[in-house]
Amino acid sequence: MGRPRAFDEDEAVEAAARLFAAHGFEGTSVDDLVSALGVHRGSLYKVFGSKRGLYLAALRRHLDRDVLPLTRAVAGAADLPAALAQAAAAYDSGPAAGLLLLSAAERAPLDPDTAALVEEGLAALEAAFAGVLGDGAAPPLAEALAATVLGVRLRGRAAEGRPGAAAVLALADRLTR
Amino acid sequence: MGRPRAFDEDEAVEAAARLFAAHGFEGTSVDDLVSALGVHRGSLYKVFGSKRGLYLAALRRHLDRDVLPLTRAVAGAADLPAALAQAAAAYDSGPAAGLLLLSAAERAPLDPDTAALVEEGLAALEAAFAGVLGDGAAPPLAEALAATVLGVRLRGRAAEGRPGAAAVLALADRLTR
DNA sequence: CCGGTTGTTGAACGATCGTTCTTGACTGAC
DNA sequence: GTCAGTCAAGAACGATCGTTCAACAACCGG
Repeated sequence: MGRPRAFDEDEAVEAAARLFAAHGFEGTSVDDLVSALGVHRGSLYKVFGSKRGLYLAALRRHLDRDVLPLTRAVAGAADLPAALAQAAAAYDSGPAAGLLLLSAAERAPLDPDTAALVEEGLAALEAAFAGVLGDGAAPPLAEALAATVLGVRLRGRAAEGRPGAAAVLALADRLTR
Repeated sequence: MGRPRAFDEDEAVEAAARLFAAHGFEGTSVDDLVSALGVHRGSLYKVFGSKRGLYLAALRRHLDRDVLPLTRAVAGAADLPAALAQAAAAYDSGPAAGLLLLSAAERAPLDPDTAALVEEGLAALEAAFAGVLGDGAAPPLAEALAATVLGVRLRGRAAEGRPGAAAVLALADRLTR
């Protein structure tokens, strides 16, 4: 019963994720969200409760649609170079891990709920590398490889258009020797 | 001539850098800055022109006092493991590269002046690793190593208190084999 | 001691912030 | 056809945003 919803919730969250990834949590106003999403303010607050609630929903979606699939691709790789190549391939196409990066740097230190989601994404990426490395490798090495993938992506964010795949592949090449 | 300044400009910039590193550019208000710096609004605008001007001064100082010394320590290392150990040592003490990280993620994509400063810091770190690697190594490898250092630091920001040195040292160990 | 210059002070500006409220439109069940 | 329940729409809230201005205070060379 009741009046049916006039907007697609998933589309709205996706658009919100794009805005948050581009301008950060503090840098994105509710007015910006209302304009870009085409959803009325009242409806946003009805569904998500607050700007922060929408942000957490956007980050959740980013993890499910962008980050976790990447970790599955890494985990499914035959060996370490292939795993790094998988991570590199996700770079120069798509949102990669933009919102995850910005969330880790901007919001995670201040918001426990954001920190938990960020932790989930980062832990999944590290676990994927740990699986590829095998049981014999030290866990911190998987940590370092995940950090490399994120760091290269961060570099690409700062210097627009910079390709990051080459760096990751160079490390892969070096590790095979 | 004229009335002498009642505050230490360098101290003020340092305090501003701490605030910006903790809450980001958008997350730090001018009121926050006025309270923490103990400098009146009018004086801030007289000296720095705008909130953005103060932010750029803070980032400039962060590069000179925190980031570039780190790159010199890396560049002065005898071999690659020693260089990574130098970078790791800078982690669990001091501001490391907190403001640089947040600037790269939050402001650099939107502000060319910020992007130039971030680029300077990242390029210096990469150059330091390239120097340690020697002329024979591929430049992208130095890029990957710098990215690892930054990525580990980002991880430590998201999960408070997480030690990052172990991961970097594990990579150093792996690269020597 | 007196202009000229620079820094400090407190108040105030219009704009925008996140959030809430009221009124009306649309639905399925009775 | 009516009623309870959900959503849309627009206006408006107090608070805070970054920025500016006019008046006062402290220093300099003459």
